[in-house]
Amino acid sequence: MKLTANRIAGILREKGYKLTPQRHAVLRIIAASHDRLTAAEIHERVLTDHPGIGLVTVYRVINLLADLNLICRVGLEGGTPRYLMRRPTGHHHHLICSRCGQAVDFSGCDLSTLEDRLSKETGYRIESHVLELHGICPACSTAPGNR
Amino acid sequence: MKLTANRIAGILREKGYKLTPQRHAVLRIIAASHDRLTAAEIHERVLTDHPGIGLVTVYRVINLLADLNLICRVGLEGGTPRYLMRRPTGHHHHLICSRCGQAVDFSGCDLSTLEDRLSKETGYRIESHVLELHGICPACSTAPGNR
DNA sequence: CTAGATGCAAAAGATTTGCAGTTTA
DNA sequence: TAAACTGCAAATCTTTTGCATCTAG
Repeated sequence: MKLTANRIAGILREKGYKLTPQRHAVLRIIAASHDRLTAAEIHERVLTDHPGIGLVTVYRVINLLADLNLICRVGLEGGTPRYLMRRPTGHHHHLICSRCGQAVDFSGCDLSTLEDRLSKETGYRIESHVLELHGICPACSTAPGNR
Repeated sequence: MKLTANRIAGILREKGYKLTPQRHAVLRIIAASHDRLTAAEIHERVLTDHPGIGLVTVYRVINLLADLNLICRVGLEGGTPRYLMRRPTGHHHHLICSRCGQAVDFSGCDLSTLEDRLSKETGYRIESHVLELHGICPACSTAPGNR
């Protein structure tokens, strides 16, 4: 099941959050991009069709959506976090193009063998993992030299 | 091959960097901890046996060491980065205790099956991955309720 | 009508930079 | 001695908070 801006709007309403034009605008921007955006980038884009919105509001919307697990925080390599619409509802990870930033979701990361082995070796009770793959997407592969 | 504070000191010297008492002090702190430390924590600890060292210097030493790949930046979950002595020299990842922060290094993350599958499915040329496991270490498992 | 949202300004952190003085090799 | 390093203060950047005002339900 895919999450769209409209579906998320419904979820917000259900949970008792107000559906303000600002929230809608931020949602639309995040939903429209398959690229990972920083808070500042989201703000910049939202400004074009919703002039006057404050960066503070963008932060508040992002935090709300992330808390509700409706968007994903990616870009683990460091620096400022980037956000992406959560498309599959369950456990998944991202495969990110190092050139253009496009992200693809995938599930079925089979780490159980690794986790079992490490559990035995170290005695740790493994509870979760952080995984992100990086590479070059087909488009960037065939069009060298861009970006 | 394990990296120790002294061995790193040698590497620095070889590369033409000066071995100042401040750098040595920072190295010793990072080497002594199996826990991941933030820049501020490193500074705090260094202060006890090297009063007067500036936080700025700690940042500069950390950045130098990270650039030379002698320490690892971990703690991908967000917030401020944390640092850890790089112990194995090759490709490896960390298994981190969510309670006490102790980290264990491991290598032999076999993601090639997953990477092959995704390569075929998406057309991406996969070049690298970010992986971190989280769980509870044996000590914290047997002593519940701490921290 | 009212709880919850927004926007502004200001605060709070974390990290970097400019510069003068100090130190290692 | 010279190049590199340190320490301070100040600058930057990102993110959060306080507060008065506004608005969706």
